[in-house]
Amino acid sequence: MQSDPSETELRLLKVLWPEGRLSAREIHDAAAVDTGWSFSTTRKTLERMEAKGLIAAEPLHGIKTFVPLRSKLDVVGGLVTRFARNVLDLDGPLPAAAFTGSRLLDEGEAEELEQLLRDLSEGEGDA
Amino acid sequence: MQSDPSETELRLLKVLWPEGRLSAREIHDAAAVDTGWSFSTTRKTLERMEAKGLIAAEPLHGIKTFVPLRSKLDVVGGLVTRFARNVLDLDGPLPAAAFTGSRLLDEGEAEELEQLLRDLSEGEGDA
DNA sequence: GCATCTATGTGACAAGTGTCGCGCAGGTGC
DNA sequence: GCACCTGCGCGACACTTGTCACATAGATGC
Repeated sequence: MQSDPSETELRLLKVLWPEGRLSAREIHDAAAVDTGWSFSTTRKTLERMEAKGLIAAEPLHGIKTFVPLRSKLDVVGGLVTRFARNVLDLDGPLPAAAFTGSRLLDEGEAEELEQLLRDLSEGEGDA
Repeated sequence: MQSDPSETELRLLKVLWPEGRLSAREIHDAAAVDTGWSFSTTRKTLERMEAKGLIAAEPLHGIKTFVPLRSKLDVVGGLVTRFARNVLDLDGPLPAAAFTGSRLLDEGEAEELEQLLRDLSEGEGDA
């Protein structure tokens, strides 16, 4: 049962994705400038993210490191789909135009995401 | 202090907006087919929405009626902006293309919303 | 006038979230 | 060997959210 991340959790994922693998301390140091959280908070959030299946904790050389279990495209795609459906009452996928300008996705990724969403919505399209 | 509606609250707003003014019972009857909630739940949700300043309760001929305090465009605009910023890391407004196909907004409204978002983001644009 | 139905007020409760702090255990420096 | 720092497990607490049920006060039918 992997649920979507909350906005808070997403902030940590955003620092983890580009790196691939980081320790709690590293994630915290990178995120804290924006979040302003205490280290405890970062660690607790990481703990809950692990419970949700968003990331995995892997001990490496003695210290605990975290790796993302779901890709950026997968997570963002889920979030976007949910938003489109629940807020906008939109069946089909959002067009790639919606993602242009995003600091989270470069052009290639935006296209990839659009393709992903299209595939998804075809798979579950209504009769 | 008017905060944004949760997805649950949004479902009730969506039945209220087109009508303008409805009693709790009417809102419930219209929403329950989708939500499956008990009447208690609908009423409690309405109560919290009132506390948030999303709607106002006005006694009319003895019974309590509810009217939206924030327009559809205002609310959806806020939600969209928040989503774009927090999830997509996007500064500017979402293009109207994102809204086409939405069952919530007709074409005119989609354009209006785009205009609104544009104005908003100009108003607070960074230096 | 009494039984009934409906509208409202209010309380309850479990999850989920945001945010920490405490305390122990294992290295490190001297 | 002792003092100290850091990583980590765990507990705590307040708030929001989703979901109801209970009980009381009018309004209605006859």
